[in-house]
Amino acid sequence: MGQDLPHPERAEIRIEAVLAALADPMRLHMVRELARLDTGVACGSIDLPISKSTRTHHLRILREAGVVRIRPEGTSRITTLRRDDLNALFPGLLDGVLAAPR
Amino acid sequence: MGQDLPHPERAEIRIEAVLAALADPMRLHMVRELARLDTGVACGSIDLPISKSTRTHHLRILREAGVVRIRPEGTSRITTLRRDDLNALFPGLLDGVLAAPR
DNA sequence: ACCGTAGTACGGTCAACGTCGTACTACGGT
DNA sequence: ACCGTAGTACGACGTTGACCGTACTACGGT
Repeated sequence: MGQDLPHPERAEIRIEAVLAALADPMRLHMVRELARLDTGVACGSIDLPISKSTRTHHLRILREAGVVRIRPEGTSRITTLRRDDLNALFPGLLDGVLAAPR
Repeated sequence: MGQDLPHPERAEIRIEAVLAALADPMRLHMVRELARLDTGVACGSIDLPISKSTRTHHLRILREAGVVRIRPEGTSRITTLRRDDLNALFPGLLDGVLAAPR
């Protein structure tokens, strides 16, 4: 739905923003889910004990940090992890985070 | 100086706390400095544009998250990165963070 | 054309955090 | 014994951030 949302280019992704994005438990959970179902996922299909607007808020943080990419598809938006970009910039970071014991 | 400060055991280190600790620019800078001068360093010898009490505050966060180890030595305290523990728990995370362009 | 579904935008609230100054403690040197 | 240096503890202040509800927009199906 709506327009394409702005995403930082790979070169514009800053480690501070990525870490801040990942530091929140709710967002970390989202990222873990995105990593698990690797195919890209409708924003709303990750169930979380938060309201719609709060989910939008978190997705915005993740998107603006360069952690996820969000593209419109019909009436939904598909969210994917920006694995390539993150691995290129901070090799090992994502895997390290995902390797965390639960 | 003072008593030994409490540190989490390796098994007690939680990824959320580590990420939150690293998310602050000032703390990230500290960690980078600690990684650069690998030998362990007096707390105060990293120069930062913050007050003494704020530095203590940040070191506390890093210590309680399990990112650094702080041991008394004479009138000072020596701070070291807990590389082994972090690498064991979250392989690649630390290197990924440190690999960040600046 | 209309309605439902998916999501954003905005405004407000409350807690958490970064920052500081001041007061205190601990250790070493003279 | 005393002073200086290194650091912690505590309380205050301002800002940021997570969360919500409500109002709005966009797209698809009937």
